[in-house]
Amino acid sequence: MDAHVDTSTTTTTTTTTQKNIEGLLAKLEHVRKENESLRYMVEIMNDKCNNLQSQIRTEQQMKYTNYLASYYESIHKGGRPTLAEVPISKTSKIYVKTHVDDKTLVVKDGYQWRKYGQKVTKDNPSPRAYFRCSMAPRCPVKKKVQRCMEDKRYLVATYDGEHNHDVDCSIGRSFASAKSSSMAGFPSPETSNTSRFQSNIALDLTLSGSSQEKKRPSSSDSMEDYDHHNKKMKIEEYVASLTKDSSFTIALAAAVASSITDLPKPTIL
DNA sequence: CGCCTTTGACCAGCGC
DNA sequence: GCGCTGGTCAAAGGCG
Repeated sequence: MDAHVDTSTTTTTTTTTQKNIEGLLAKLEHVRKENESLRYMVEIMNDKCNNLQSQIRTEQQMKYTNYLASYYESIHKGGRPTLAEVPISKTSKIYVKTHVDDKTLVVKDGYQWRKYGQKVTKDNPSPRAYFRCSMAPRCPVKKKVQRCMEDKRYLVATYDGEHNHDVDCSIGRSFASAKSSSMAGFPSPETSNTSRFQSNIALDLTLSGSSQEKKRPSSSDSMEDYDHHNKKMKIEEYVASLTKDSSFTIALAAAVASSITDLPKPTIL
């Protein structure tokens, strides 16, 4: 009698365990499928992201070509080109995501800047800060940084001119001073991981100029192979972190919108 | 001591 | 000419 009860109990337990295993397997399968579809979606997102980037690139080049065309047409006609017709290829804008409470107006782009003024402008209650490259007057680049009026989480940095030197010339001092100056609140590369630092940069639209990339010496010029390899790795890491960063995708969408209307779309941001 | 930021003053361009 | 506005200058003070 007891043996019978034991067998039935064992059978019931076995059946329950089997059901549990089946349930877990089903769940596992479900998660696996979900994971697969998510991976697929990420791939699609990456593709779309790349497409958007090349679209922006093409659009910026088109804009510049049009500027040049109208500029030279004016000259050809014998007239003086108006200010709007003069090529403005060396001006670019980037949007940088920061904390909304951050008042420092600091955009970390690897270069060392010296602030020379701050103003409250008519169209935006947030003050605009004026910076010039610390290598001035050797390097004539200037930038203006102002909080985006539509979305206060973003800083708008407007660059004017091209750097005639490498980032590395000033990066050491830049980061050293960043530790001590008013940049508190921003992670410094020495104290935090690079991806966090990098993901702060929403999008670089310096496509028409792309001066910084062009000006950098190639590996065969002056850099050791090791350095080159390191830089390449860092760039790849950067690209990977950007494509994984959802805020980057959002900012990219905003940048596409702004490239058409010249203003970021707050609804998208 | 050198380099930086802050900030009020100054200047130039533009519209009325 | 005047006032407004954006951009720049430069003296003062802070920081390591």
